[in-house]
Amino acid sequence: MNNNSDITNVKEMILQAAKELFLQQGINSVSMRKIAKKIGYSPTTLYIYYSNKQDILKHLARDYFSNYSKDYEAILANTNHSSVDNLLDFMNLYINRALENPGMYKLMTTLFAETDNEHLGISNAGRGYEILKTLTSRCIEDGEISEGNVDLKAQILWVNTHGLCSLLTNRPSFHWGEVKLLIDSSLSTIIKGLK
Amino acid sequence: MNNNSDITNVKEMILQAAKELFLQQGINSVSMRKIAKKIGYSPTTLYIYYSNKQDILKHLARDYFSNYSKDYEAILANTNHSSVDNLLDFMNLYINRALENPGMYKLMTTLFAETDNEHLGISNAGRGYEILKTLTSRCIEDGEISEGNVDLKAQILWVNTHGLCSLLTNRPSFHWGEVKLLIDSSLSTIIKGLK
DNA sequence: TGACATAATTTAACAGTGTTAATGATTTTG
DNA sequence: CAAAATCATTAACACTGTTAAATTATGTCA
Repeated sequence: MNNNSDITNVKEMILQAAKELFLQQGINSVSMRKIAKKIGYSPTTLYIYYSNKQDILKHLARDYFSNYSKDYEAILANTNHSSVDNLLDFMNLYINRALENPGMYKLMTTLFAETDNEHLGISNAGRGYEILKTLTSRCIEDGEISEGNVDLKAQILWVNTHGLCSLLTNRPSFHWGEVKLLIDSSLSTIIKGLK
Repeated sequence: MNNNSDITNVKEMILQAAKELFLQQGINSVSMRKIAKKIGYSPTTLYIYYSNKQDILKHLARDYFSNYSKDYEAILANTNHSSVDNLLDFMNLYINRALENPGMYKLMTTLFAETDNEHLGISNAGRGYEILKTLTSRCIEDGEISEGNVDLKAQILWVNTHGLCSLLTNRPSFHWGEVKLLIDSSLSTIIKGLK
């Protein structure tokens, strides 16, 4: 049973219960029956509010994104830093969020492989790419990154950033040296290469 | 029923059946019962030859690796190319293998997250890192990559290479421009940054 | 050959999964 | 009050991984 009495509607209760199960016991412990039990409802009730389990997980990932969207927008609006620093801030935020929450990061980057990512709220991911692209073009304007195909350069940055998140979360027991050093070196190497 | 009559022992029959199910219908269609049916055995028989389903998938991934290990070793032994070209060959091979077989790549990079990767044959992955590191140090000797922490530089290259594989396979419907251009640009950018 | 031991395989079952159709209860509306 | 719409449940289907116990087949030794 859930003791968060500030949750009013069932739809959010389901999401909240799913989130707790996910964060505390991993994705394999998230089942329709366990969610239902947690909120004191019958398993079939979940199908009134969500079309299926995938749908619930999709909303979970959406909320994860929108939680941090303010921070990303703040970086985009920041005028106190240089263009490169803003870009680095963005990528560092992205990476830190992933490392803080490996399971959720894995969920959103793998589960929605063939799914309609544009649909639903996962388009927040698209917003993330837009911001990255804008920050990249500002670096180009400042001469910190060479001119050329902006999408291509943004994608190269994305590849590097995601690669760090994916490897560090999927292979935590690998003998990485100092993780922070790897992240910093990787980001500065890619920016140097783009110059 | 399996018509590959050149398979003699049950242990390999199981692996072969699992592989076919995996490649033809995806990982969600690989079940103990389906494998058993495919080879004409009872489901419980599989537990005589493998401790569980995870174990079967592990062997599947091991075979996937060892299939290509010869190609990787050949690049390491190649003396006709420059050190940078060898490094690029290695990364391009890695990427092309992943893009040819997205499901298998996803399997080995995600399923064995918390598992003992050193154990079993997954240490082939460790061998892959060794080769990458050797190729990197040769580039350093030739002055194509700056001196410093070799592990760090190899890991930066790995991050980039894996990032390409992971993003391109997990998000095939994203509006990447020309995939080949992205790969080439990404690799040359990182090498330029490491110089 | 017959008796025994060992290996190989199966049957039956447990506990769980996502999901659906049909049914009941409850509240809102006319 | 009665009809309609909403909310929730029960029962069931077709699966899943896995285990213990029973059965069948194979080989060894006297």
